[in-house]
Amino acid sequence: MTRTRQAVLALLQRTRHPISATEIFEQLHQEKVAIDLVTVYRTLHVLKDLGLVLQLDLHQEGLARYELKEGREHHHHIRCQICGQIEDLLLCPLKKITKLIEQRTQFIVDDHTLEFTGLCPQCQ
Amino acid sequence: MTRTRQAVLALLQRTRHPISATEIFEQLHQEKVAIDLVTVYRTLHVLKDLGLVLQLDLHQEGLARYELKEGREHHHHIRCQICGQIEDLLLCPLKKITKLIEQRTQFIVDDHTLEFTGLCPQCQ
DNA sequence: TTCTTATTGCAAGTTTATTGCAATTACCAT
DNA sequence: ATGGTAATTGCAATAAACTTGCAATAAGAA
Ligand SMILES: [Mn+2]
Ligand SMILES: [Mn+2]
Ligand SMILES: [Zn+2]
Ligand SMILES: [Zn+2]
Repeated sequence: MTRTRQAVLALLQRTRHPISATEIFEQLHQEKVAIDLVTVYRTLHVLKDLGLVLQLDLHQEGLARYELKEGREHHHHIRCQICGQIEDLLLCPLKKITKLIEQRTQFIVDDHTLEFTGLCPQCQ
Repeated sequence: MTRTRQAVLALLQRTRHPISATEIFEQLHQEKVAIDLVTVYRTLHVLKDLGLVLQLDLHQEGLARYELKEGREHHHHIRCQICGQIEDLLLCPLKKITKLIEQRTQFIVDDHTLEFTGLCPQCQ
């Protein structure tokens, strides 16, 4: 754990919303932390492998976002189509349906992704 | 509707699985249809705007796939993590949960994406 | 046919992310 | 502390998917 990696981890800790590599890079530079964008990518990769960070690939965004895992349970997200705000949905309605899908398709289901989009209260 | 566009549409009609722009390009070239990759992208854009084609952005694929809309209802997909096979799931378990999410978050929910991944019968 | 507009191909550009490699840094044993 | 070794970093180049500018071509209407 170098100070560079700790800076990225600390930023993720104080950031409430899922953040992209470029946003981490820009934020750290504003805070006078010299770090290359490549290093941000590599650090995120490491943190992901360590199980400290989750990577989110939200629909239609074309970039990856990251959030601290930190004991958080499996959950999903909702994103405002106007302002881009992303909020946690601390629920998963898919446990029962997964079994139905396994029966119907004969697949073994490993994982799923679920995401809602809409208008947040401020943008309505 | 030029013959180029009809060739893309016809390929989508005879293809059973969601297909990417590059795959369309390569398949048409094998069939001796001269078409630029840029034209494939622009054609898919047009067909999407006409409501004839659906764009899918499956998780972790990093590319868009397209399928004929053709009266098909709203549905979701399951993809095999080994062979990449994609199968339709002709169901949507999210109608009720959407109302719950609107109540909890005060968002107006416009849309959702849902995708399952796992192992298909052949790859198990 | 002729005129006008839409479509196409080629080249170049964007964006997000990855890779090669040499320079630097951190860490461990002495 | 010091030196050696391996991990980490920055820079430059590369990759992959997709988009844009623009001139050439093709389609469709009069
Ligand atoms: Mn979250
Ligand atoms: Mn489908
Ligand atoms: Zn879930
Ligand atoms: Zn649905």
